[in-house]
This record gives sequence, C-alpha cells and structure tokens, in this order.
Amino acid sequence: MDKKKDLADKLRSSGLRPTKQRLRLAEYLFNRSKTFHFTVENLDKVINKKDSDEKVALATIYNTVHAFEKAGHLKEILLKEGRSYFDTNTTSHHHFYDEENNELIDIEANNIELKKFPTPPKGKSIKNVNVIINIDNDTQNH
Amino acid sequence: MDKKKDLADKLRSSGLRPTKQRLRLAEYLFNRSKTFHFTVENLDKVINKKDSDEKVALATIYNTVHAFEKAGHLKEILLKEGRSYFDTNTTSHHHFYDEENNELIDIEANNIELKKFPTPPKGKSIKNVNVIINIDNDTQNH
DNA sequence: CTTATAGTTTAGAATCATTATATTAATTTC
DNA sequence: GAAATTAATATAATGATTCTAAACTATAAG
Repeated sequence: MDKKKDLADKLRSSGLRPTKQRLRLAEYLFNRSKTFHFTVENLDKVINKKDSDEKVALATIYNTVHAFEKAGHLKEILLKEGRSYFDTNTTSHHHFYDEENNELIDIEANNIELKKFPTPPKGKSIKNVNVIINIDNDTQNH
Repeated sequence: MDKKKDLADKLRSSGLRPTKQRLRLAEYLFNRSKTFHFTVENLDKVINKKDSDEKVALATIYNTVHAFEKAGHLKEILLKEGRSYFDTNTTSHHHFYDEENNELIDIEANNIELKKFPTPPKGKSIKNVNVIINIDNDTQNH
C-alpha cells in the first residue's frame, strides 16, 4: 500500500520532482496490478471528479503525462487522429484495436513475429516497430 | 495525357460527381506513375499556390479527401497526433517512418510477414493490420 | 532554518487542424 | 431546360493541445 516513497523515487530518478500533482497522477497510473490505456480526457475526468477535493489543472495533466512519457513511464499509441492514447505498459508490445468499442487490447511482443523483414534505408536503423491489428465484429457481411 | 475522362469515370463509379474541384484534385493525386503520401496542408499549398488561377476552398479539400478515402482511393496513415497523413497507395502495405526527415517509405505487404499470430477476441475478426517501423539515424549513441 | 533559484502549477488565452453551417453554385434528372 | 439534388464556399465553431505569465513549491546553499 505504502508505495508513495517508491513513486517519489521513481520520479526523482527520472529527473522529475515529486510534486503533489505528479504523485497523485503517478499513483493513479502506476500503482495497479495491470497496465492500462487512457486518454488525457479520461485522466482528467477521474482525477477531477466533481467531488474531488484536490483538483489538478488540465495543463498540469498534459505536462505530467508528457513528462512521464519522456521519462519512459508511458507510451503513446497512435490510434485515431485528434486524440492521444497512452499506455502504462511501456514494454515493447502491440495492440488489437476494436473500433466498435473503442477498446485496446495488448498483444505481447513475442506473440507477433515479423518473418520477412525489409532493410531500412541506408544510414538508418530500426528504432521500434508498431503493429496495430484492427478488429471488427465477426458477423457475415451484412 | 488525356486521362480526364478516366478520372471522371473513376469518380462517377464511386458515386462522386466529377466536379471541377474533384477532377482537379484527382488529377493531382492519381495521375502519376508513383503513389505518394501527403497531408491536407500539403495539398492545399500545391493546389492553392499564390499564382493559382482557380483556388479550391480548404473545406472542399477536406471534403474531397474524405470522399476519396471513403471511396477507397486514399488510405489514411496514423503517424503523429494532430495531423492526418494520406497515401495514394491503397493496396495493403506498411511503412517505414523516418521522424527525422518526416518521411514515409512504403513497404510492400509481402515484405512483412507476421509469423506468430494472436487470436482475436471472441466474436471479432481481423479487419486489417497496420505496421509502422520507426527508423532513426544510424549513428552510435551520442 | 532561511533564503535563493530553478522547476512547477495554474487559469485562461491562443493555436492548430478539422468540422459544421448556411448560402450560393453546379450537376443530374425528369 | 426547370426542378431537385448534391457540392463548393467562406466563415464560424469546435476540440484537443500548447502557450503564457504570474503565483507557488521543492530543493540546494548558506
């Protein structure tokens, strides 16, 4: 339960001062057994519930999420234009995306294997690989 | 040279009236030997050059690009938040993305093969697979 | 412990791409 | 070719994100 200290250390060792706001967000994002996906809008709604005593400014949520991302504690997922998705799972992995339910499901990196592989252009090397498998309802074509 | 008629047919058979604006955009987008990638901003700049006699409203460019996409003549590529990229290559394929030069390079679908493959959730089937390989300059870690 | 300072938070304004609106114009249909 | 439908346009509106400048806070130094 008392991971507050750990979180502070996590932040400090990323060069981030453990402020009240960052700890609050870090606790919500990282103190859980399973990783998850979220948008800034989601986060804002949860953190700034109407009856919430301590609000965090939206700008701070943006700043913090970006700081966490830069520090490697979050990964951005490109899903749809116009809205950023983030993932607290920062290991190399991929996703199913169910557009119908707007749901993301992790796929472990070792469950996808690129067999053939193109050579990157001269002078360039591969930084990372991003696979999104879009899925649909299983009905026959209407 | 005279593919104007073909383009009109292409539009008509997609349920799109071959208006002057659509033909103009279609000609720019599709009458070329190689497919390419663009943003609406790019397109607007080219079509509405300062010395251009016939301007096309930005809203029309948006409408048209979306109409072309819906008709299957364009594909959207998710690259970066905040800006839509389109591809005149509508075959199933993938991309290298060179963030440094903001450059996209096509990878033919048959040059990537997913070996292991996860099972989609129950009731869902795979609609399409999207692979983006981010590439970097080939220097040693500075 | 007090102060200095560099880093953070904040509310609100600004920005940017995109979409909506309402009107005018062009295209198709009868 | 007139009526009906669809499209183009300029402009306003939107919505997510970023910027700004002032108030605040954590840390470092004395």
